[in-house]
Amino acid sequence: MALGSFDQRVWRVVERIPPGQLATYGQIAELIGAYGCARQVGWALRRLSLPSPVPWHRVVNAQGRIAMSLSREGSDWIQRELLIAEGIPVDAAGRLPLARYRWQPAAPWALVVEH
DNA sequence: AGAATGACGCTGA
DNA sequence: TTCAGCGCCATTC
Repeated sequence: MALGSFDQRVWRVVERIPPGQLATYGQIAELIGAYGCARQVGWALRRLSLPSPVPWHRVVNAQGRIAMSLSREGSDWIQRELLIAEGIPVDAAGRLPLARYRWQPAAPWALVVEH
């Protein structure tokens, strides 16, 4: 489809997150005009085949923690490693200083427009 | 079709 | 601060 599937819209926005910065699932949902669909953003990222060019690891939950889940088969720990590699301190429980590395797109409205 | 299931988020205890 | 409960909604059973 012309506007792209939900998954593609999610990935497209996530690709805009600069290295070393963080966004939340709910934030991504809002940016693609799907307020309240944070869970679906999680589903979209889960469908990525790893490794992926999409910086999915820069998306965490609103509580500033990496979403740990058995169903992720270790990708949650990989996420922790990738973030640490980008200079973001993540403790053993997956908690990180979200407020300090929060991504704030200068022109959010431009993200949903096709180039 | 109906129920269960989350890579979520917010509120109140 | 941590935790349970609830609303949310596409996907999966």
